Amino acid sequence: MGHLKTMSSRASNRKLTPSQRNRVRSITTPLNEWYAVRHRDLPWRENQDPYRVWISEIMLQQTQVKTVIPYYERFMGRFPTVVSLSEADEDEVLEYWAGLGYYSRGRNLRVAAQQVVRDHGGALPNDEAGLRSLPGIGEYTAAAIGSIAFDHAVPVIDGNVERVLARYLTLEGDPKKGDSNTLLREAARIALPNEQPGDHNQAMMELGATVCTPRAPGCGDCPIASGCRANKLGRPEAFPPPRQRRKPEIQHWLAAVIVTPTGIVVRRAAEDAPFLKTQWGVPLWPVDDAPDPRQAATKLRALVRSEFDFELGRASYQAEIKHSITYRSLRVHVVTIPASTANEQTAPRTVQVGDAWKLPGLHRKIVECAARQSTNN
DNA sequence: TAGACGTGGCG
DNA sequence: TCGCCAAGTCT
Repeated sequence: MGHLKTMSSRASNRKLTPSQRNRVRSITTPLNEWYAVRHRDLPWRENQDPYRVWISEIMLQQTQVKTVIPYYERFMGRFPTVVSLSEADEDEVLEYWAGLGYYSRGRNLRVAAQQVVRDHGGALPNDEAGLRSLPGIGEYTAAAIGSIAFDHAVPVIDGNVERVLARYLTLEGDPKKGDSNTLLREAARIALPNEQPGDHNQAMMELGATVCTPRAPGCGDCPIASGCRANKLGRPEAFPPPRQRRKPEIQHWLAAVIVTPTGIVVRRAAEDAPFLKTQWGVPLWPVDDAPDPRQAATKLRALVRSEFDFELGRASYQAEIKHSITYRSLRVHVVTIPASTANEQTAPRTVQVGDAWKLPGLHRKIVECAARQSTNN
């Protein structure tokens, strides 16, 4: 009956053992006492207003707290209510999102606000199905809003929670899949108290973000280190296992900073552009290899002439900028070129250097690079 | 469902 | 400098 034993021991990996369950239960009290004292004062923690919680959770997707804070303050200043966001132009919402990345988050936020006004009387739905029906809200964000804003006793599982529990239980597999995922979910549910579930969920994430970090975790400062198996093994960094990543591809691009009397020319990227689709920015063209400065200037001049109706001045090479977008390692060769519009009817949209913050990070870097160079000249 | 999506912090 | 990874969602 060897195969039966194998089957049963494999099946048992899908449930926490009684002793594991006890260890997980012992997380709750010390963790929440730690959080009460050590939590960071963050702008979205001033109150439980569902709109504020929602905006913060969307911004925090794949984005660190330190990065989010200034964007959050600026965004809330301009769009303080669901209605104000629902009435905004997409371009303006994206201006306030520019630099944060993952721009579908900003587009979805506006559409969702319109849905909330139209279908829910302007108040975020306070049930999971209602929240998940909104674009941009998936399993994690619905649970985060539900627990933090509405006191629903549902656990959240984000990258932090995955790491904390994978270490605590020394889960060997990918926490997003298979048995490790099943065990993780059971553990997260068991650790969750019925009182103040939002604080508990934030405590789990806060611990992951500030103590149980991916590299160099601070086990000496961890309130649950005594029950943590990875700490006992002395190699907490080994959990969870590293993820498989697509190999970076180096790509060379030419960027045109076309300087007209009214500002720098920007245009909308095509819907089928390889990245930053439909986003405003300076014209970009792919090139096969790294050009030398003279080639870059000459080629760029020809490209600008082929697509715009300008009187062009002398093209001058500025610098190479490095910028990564997902798996693409971009090498962007920045060329400036003075221009005057030959035909007022076709006057393009322009931006001032001071407004470069309204552009995606890549284009902001390009404009600021050109401005810096020309100041030096 | 695995891959795409932006950017910055940090060791 | 460079590579890993982040309070995920969508298709």
